Amino acid sequence: MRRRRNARRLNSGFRWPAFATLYAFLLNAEPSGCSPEALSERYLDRKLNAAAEQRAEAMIAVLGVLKPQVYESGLERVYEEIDLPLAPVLARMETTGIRVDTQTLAAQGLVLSAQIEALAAKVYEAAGKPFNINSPQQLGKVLFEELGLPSPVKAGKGKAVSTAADVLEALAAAYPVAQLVLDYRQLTKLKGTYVDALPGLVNPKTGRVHTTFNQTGAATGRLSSSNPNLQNIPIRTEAGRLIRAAFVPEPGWNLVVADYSQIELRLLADMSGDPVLTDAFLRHEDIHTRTAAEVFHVSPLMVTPEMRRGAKAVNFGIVYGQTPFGLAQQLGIDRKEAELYIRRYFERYAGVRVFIDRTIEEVRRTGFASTLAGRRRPIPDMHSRNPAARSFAERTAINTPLQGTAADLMKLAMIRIDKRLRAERMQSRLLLQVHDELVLEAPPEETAVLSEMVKAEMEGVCVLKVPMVASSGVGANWRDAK
DNA sequence: CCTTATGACCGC
DNA sequence: AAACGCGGTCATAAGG
Repeated sequence: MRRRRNARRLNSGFRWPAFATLYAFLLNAEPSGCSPEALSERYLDRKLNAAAEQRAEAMIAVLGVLKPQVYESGLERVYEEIDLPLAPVLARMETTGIRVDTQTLAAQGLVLSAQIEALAAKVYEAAGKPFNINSPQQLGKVLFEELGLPSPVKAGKGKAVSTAADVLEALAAAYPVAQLVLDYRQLTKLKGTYVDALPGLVNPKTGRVHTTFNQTGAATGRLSSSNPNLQNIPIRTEAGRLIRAAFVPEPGWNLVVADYSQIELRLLADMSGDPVLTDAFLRHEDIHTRTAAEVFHVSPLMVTPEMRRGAKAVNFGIVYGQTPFGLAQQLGIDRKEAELYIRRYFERYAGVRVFIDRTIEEVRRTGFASTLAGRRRPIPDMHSRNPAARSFAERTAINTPLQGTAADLMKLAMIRIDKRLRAERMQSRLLLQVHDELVLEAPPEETAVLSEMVKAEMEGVCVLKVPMVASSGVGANWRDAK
């Protein structure tokens, strides 16, 4: 169900994905299957009409079906200790909102407009005529038919030739127009999605932007954020970071940010019990450097930036269920080389290999991937006769316990932090959650103690075989709070 | 006119 | 057979 919220109305304390939805999501973490409409059809075998009282009545009936299942599955503690108490925390965060400096955005908009115009003019010059650069269809024609750039290998099958970033990046060195298009796309994305859109979402009563956090929006148990999505504010490029600088605290206050370090790889160490990975985290080593040293058989001191980059891609890839093809594409190396990296990784981290095999076997047997807390996501395609679908299911089976457990731990930390803020009568407030990061605002006299408290609560959220590590920072805006 | 699909790109 | 997990938003293009 998608309901556009009125951007001018403050989010109310009542959260629509209410009790039946939370129960359904615990048992079956499928975002599309947890709407009142889907629940009514599945558990009551009847369609839902628009009448509010009928919807409520139906959800009460669904509750009667699901509650015993939650108890039988041993999930009542997850419900009572995580999902239910999180709901009011999220409601408070939405109601509080975050302040956005629209003056800064307006100034950036003018600069961006000029840069975009200049880039477009150069693209038209290269093309010999103006056209709509935003239309992949028109752009593909211009680049690959009229200008005769070499089509990517995967072209064919009737569809339009892809003008995706990886394709254009491969052409950029030889054909400057490709780089121009990439730059044009980056800047128009920033302007359209953030610089132009955000000021319109500022609530005039509060002067702040109020997102909606969806508690049942991601199949792994992560939160999602919409209208606006404040979980994808740019950070990776300099132009993008200017937008992050427009997120500011209450005047005279500070922004406090805290983020987990390598939480998914730490969970991998804990779940697999791999001795080398565990050792690296117990010694507080740089995990990518350690992996490079293991994979390339050199001392950590001899690891070059290039080797570390490769090891970092392998570490990320493991969490995503990587293939040699994907790693090769990511690093710009050939598949044989990528296969070698992966083989060496599993030679050194043999416990991770065992964990992956054991996890796939268990998910195949039970049909569900589970988090440490017990949240279950159905993975039906483990037995599919379609090899692509089956491979996809197996990658999901590996990733879900890691990503989902990280989400559970962050939720628990948020509940505890919110509880302490209120118990200790602090003025500081939680504002945003970005999966492994929290953003808060604090008056000057509370800033230092809040920063330490948040870091401590995040690190102490549970005791695993390896330490949980979080870092916190303070700043006058989101970009500079590090 | 509104809705939906697609391709692209932003984040973790 | 596709090729690395999870999301949301924007612009275009096509359908009802």
